[in-house]
Amino acid sequence: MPQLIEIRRVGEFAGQEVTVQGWLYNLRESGKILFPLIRDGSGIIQGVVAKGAVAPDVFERARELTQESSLRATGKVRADKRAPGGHELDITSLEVLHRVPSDAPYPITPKEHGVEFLADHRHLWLRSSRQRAILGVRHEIIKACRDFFDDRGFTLVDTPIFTPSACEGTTTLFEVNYFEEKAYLTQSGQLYNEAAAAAVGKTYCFGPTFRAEKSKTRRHLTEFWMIEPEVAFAHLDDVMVLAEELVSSVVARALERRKPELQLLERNLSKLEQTKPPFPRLTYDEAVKILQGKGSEIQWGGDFGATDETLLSEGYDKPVMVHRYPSQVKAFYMAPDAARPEVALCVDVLAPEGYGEIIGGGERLADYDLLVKRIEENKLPRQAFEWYLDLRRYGTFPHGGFGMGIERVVAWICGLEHVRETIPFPRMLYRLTP
RNA sequence: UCCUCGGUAGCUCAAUGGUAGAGCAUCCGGCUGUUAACCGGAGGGUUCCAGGUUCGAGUCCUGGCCGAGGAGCCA
Repeated sequence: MPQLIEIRRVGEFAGQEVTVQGWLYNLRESGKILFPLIRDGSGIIQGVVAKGAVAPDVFERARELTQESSLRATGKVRADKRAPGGHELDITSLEVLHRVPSDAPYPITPKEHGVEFLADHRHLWLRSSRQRAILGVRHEIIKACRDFFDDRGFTLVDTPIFTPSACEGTTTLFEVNYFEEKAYLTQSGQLYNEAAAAAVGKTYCFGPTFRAEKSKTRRHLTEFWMIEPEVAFAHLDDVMVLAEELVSSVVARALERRKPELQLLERNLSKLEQTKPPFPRLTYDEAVKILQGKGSEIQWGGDFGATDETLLSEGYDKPVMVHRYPSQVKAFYMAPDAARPEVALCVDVLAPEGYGEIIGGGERLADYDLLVKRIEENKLPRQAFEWYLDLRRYGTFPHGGFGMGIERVVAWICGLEHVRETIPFPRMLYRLTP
């Protein structure tokens, strides 16, 4: 058998005989010449099977190919500008590994489909070129995040998925039966990150997080992935610089290495190219004034709604950072601003083009007495937080960090309408399958 | 949970209260350079479910189920 190659590398084998294996993407037929499009996950190539040029059985097998049948094809690679991809394969032999029966054909055709149908067939939908492109960008974004922190001396410290109590108390959690004891699926690695920061200085965790909110919007999943850095001795300004550098670095990497995928997704690249530090910084107070000037109902003390976030970000061509929200709308562990105790040293990063909040974080409350007070004010079970209070009993230290939601970042960078396409198997309100 | 919209062939959709339709997919035929190929033909229906109004309901009414978009909340 000639050399088995990945389709993405066919350009290196022009003039040579090679074997590829994959699935039939589509078959175009014109009389006695067939054009099977073969994909193998790495790329796609148009095959050519001409009657008279191949053995009759090869032609017949090719003619009977059905969409997504698995196959192995051998032939000579030839550069041809008529072919999608620039090269095509003059097939000389063809082995059908599994022919999809024509009375039960592949359900996803090259035509349009509705979102429910596609979601029900997510396991097959992933094979489409668009979904493959998104998977590629997602992979690159995750790799870029890891590289960013690894290159800066951060240590990855994994935080648990099962947790004994709420990290933030307010949000709804998924409850699980943990050997007759109540446990919850984590909604953030944040508190454990703080423990890890005291051990390794700079840490991050990256894993799935769970929110049992009955949110039904294009920005919400019940299971999503979050990357959360935490830095010992960092203050709010350090956190903001880290956030804008991370976001810029990730966007630059996607543009550098995944341009073909972004072009396939018809992403407007010029908008992404603006994403470079420094990002505009607005205090919450300034943001409220801007919003009121644009007709929002927002009052000082309230949190922003989705339309508020869009209104705010539309004034900029790069992400905008809003800092110092009122403490009352933020989590109990946020440090207050010493100059204005009613606001928290926190920051949200809002992506452009209406993609909303992609990062939330800030400086943590390092003072033992105040933290105890906050836990009581929020009616959190004190006992569950004793270990967390230990971090303030034994060498408390200023520190801060943030969480970045991977799916929202992927949606923004890919220019997608909905986060459901950013994760291989989305978990949403009313969708648990496949 | 609330608001709005939707559910008709495998898929995407059309059908003034009066015979259930098209494109794609599948099958058959034609075409040696197709690009979501094209051309001709065939098969394919519990109109989401249960009631109701009517001579007659895919269409109108009531209830339910399922889905989508948004709100609140959040990354």
